[in-house]
Amino acid sequence: MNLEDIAKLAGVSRSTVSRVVNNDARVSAEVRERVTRIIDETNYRPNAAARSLASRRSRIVGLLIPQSMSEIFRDAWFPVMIQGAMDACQEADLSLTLLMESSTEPATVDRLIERTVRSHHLDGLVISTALADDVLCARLMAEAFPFVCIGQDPRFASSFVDIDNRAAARLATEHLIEHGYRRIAFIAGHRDIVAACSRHEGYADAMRAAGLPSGPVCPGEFNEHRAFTAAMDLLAGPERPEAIFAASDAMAIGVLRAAQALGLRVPGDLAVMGFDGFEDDLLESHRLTTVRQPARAIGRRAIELLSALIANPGQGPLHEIFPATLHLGATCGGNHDRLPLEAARTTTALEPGAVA
Amino acid sequence: MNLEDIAKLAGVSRSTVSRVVNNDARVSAEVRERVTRIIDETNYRPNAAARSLASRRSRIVGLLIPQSMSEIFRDAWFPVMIQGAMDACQEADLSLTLLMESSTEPATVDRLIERTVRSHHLDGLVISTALADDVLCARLMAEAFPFVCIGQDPRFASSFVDIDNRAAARLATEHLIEHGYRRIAFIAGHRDIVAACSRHEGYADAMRAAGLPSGPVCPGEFNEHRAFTAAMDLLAGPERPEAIFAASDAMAIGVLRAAQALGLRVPGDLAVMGFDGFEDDLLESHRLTTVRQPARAIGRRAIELLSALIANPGQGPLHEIFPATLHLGATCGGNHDRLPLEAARTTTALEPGAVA
DNA sequence: TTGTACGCGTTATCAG
DNA sequence: CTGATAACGCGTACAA
Repeated sequence: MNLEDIAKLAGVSRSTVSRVVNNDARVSAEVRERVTRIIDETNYRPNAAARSLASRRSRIVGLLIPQSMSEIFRDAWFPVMIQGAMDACQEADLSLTLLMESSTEPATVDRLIERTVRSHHLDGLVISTALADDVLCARLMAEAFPFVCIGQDPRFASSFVDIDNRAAARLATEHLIEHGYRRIAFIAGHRDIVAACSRHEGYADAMRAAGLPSGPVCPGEFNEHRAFTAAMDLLAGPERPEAIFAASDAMAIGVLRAAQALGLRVPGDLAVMGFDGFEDDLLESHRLTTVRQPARAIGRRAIELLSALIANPGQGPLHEIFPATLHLGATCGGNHDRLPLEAARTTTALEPGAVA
Repeated sequence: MNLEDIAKLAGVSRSTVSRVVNNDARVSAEVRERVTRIIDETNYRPNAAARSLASRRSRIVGLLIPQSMSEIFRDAWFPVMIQGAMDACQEADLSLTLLMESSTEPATVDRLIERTVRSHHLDGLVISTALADDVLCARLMAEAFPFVCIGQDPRFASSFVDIDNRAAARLATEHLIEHGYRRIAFIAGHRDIVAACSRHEGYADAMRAAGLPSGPVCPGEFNEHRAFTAAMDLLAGPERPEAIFAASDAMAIGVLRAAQALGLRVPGDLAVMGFDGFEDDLLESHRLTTVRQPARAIGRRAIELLSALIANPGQGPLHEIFPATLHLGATCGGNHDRLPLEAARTTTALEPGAVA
């Protein structure tokens, strides 16, 4: 069954059928209805390849995640973000393919570019810039290939979706300071991850503004186990911190376990602040105070911006900064039940296209 | 740059260039070399859409995971399996796209079939049959569309890759019995998951064969938290079990935490057996005794079988059962250091195509 | 509003 | 081993 067959059955030309299929307005209601009926009856579906060949669009976009699967899924961030991207793709009738390239070696990047960009396999790319990816971004910009980064990389004037990690981390730190904690330690994520550095900067900003010394900073990774170890060291050492701010919720859980292992009470003996806030049952079971970022919305928005880029090739870079919210649990002390802080404690959002 | 251009530059016909690109043997070494050089110089890449249109093959295969992203990644099973599938795709020069359809509603299945099968978007499908999927499998078989299931569903004569969950669970239970444990409880996975049921059957087999009563069985889900709760109930109740066999490693971790919370020593007061064995650091840190299944190899093999199916449409169903191995840690008691049990304690493997 | 004619870049078939 | 030539199924200016 192809366009031609349908056209014959409906007694019209291929063009007309094509217009009906593509919702072109220039078709009379009567003809449209007849053609639609035949299409339904015959169960006709346009051939994807032919469509791509003629339209020069594959309607396939890629989501590049620069880490190994096992690394990725130690945390809910990627799954949730991916879910958002998939939602958006469904709505836009796009196919999403997950690309995984662990390395930034030129050879690997080359292969990726060849397979996806130059063969016109993909219409665009969403890149989760966990690790710094100079080579790839540079190549893509040179090819004028549409792509959107998740997570801002100041070195590139590319489109991106992000939160203001620095402001959010500062917010969280200020919250701890306002609660009277003074020895506040920070357990950081990987140094090569821009977001992790920004969070660290936000922490440092707040500490400096309050005239407090930045506590020991444990370089870690975004996983519970490493955070557990780091927290054990911190809590066993001299000058035990009164509060620990972990760069992710998974890490915060590690801190909580360390406190438990040492018989410390939270928040009595130790306050704990997390960052992420997308695992509801995790938050509920631990009542973790954390900074909530809209992971799903971020994934969704990245696809939406990408669509805009694809539809309008002349378009300049598009940006969007999502707000992050302080989510009050029970791990920082204080009684927040009656304080409507959430609204006030939110970082600023920037609309798409605004310059960040 | 297209075939035509290359042909002109090389002074040959399009056909010849096409043959070079596709590694067709019927090209003289001299011509091949000339064409290859030009291709390299010009950075030419064949257009994927044109290729698909002419060859009637997209070289794209789908991996269908019938759950939400958040559900999927509570466990390492999917990530690792997916990684294996991606490995195989890379080698076979295929693209892998992740499909996620959470429901088995006819409407949803329809949409999936339309978008992928009927539009010739995909050449084939790997289906992770976590939940029973009658509708989809039936439809696919009716359409004679190539697909491979991960996890056997006895109701369908489809191709599949699996382990012998029942035999593996029996093996593990026998191990516990041989260590002298008699009150052995089982914490099961979701009842709708075939693999979970099979593991339960294997447990029951072993208990029955040993003349022991099956302990209380806690229907659970494949996650740590639920297992923790279930274990707390079991361990706090009367007739505290001497051993607990959990249907997955994540669940076993939950059991270990419960034991810890109750001050029970493992394996002194309680033996714990897991199932999965693909998270190395998890195994190492907890020294968990578990049944190891080759998740990555399973994902890889599924793609390989699918390729065979695609290449040879007349082909009947292909099967492969991977062996599962007892991996001895320190949570079941006993000293295994000198016992070369691993080789002996393995379920049987079936080669592809063999009837299971 | 509808139809005509051509182009999209490959693969496949057949003849030489 | 090589080269014409015909599909492959659809989009889209352009004409009617």
